[in-house]
Amino acid sequence: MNYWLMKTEPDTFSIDDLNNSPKKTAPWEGVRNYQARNYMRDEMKKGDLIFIYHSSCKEVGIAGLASVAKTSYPDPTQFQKESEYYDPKSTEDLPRWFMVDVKFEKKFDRIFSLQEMKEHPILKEMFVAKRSRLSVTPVSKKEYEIILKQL
DNA sequence: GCCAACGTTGGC
DNA sequence: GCCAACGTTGGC
Repeated sequence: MNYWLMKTEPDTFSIDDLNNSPKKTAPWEGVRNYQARNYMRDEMKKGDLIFIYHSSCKEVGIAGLASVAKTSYPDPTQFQKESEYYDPKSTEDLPRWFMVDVKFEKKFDRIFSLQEMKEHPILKEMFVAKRSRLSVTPVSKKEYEIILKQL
């Protein structure tokens, strides 16, 4: 099993929104970055655990845990002209963007902040701390366990 | 709202 | 296929 971290802006879609979704599950639509897409399309397996990270907000950091409910399939919003995620260069025959379905697992009692990550000797090496612009990043088992222990 | 970092585009 | 210009992300 693999571990991941996915970013979301809580004003748009928060860990609470995921919890309140039908069957506590939601499609992770709108990722338009190739590296992030590749992780979702090629490497995410059903049951993989995902840290849900809140960005561009008051309390930046990891807010909860989710899991992969459904492995990758084409993101339908790329074909919808009215969607902000519409991509005119993508076709149904050759979809460019893929996504997974994500299921709520738990909300943490507190936010594990980006600052805490940066101050930790091991966690400061995490993708999210260093490569701040990638919205889907792999997390090692060790990193996962360190974070859980501190919550 | 600023601005650094960095991913993408497109001309050559 | 290089790289400058441009656009977006995201912490602060």
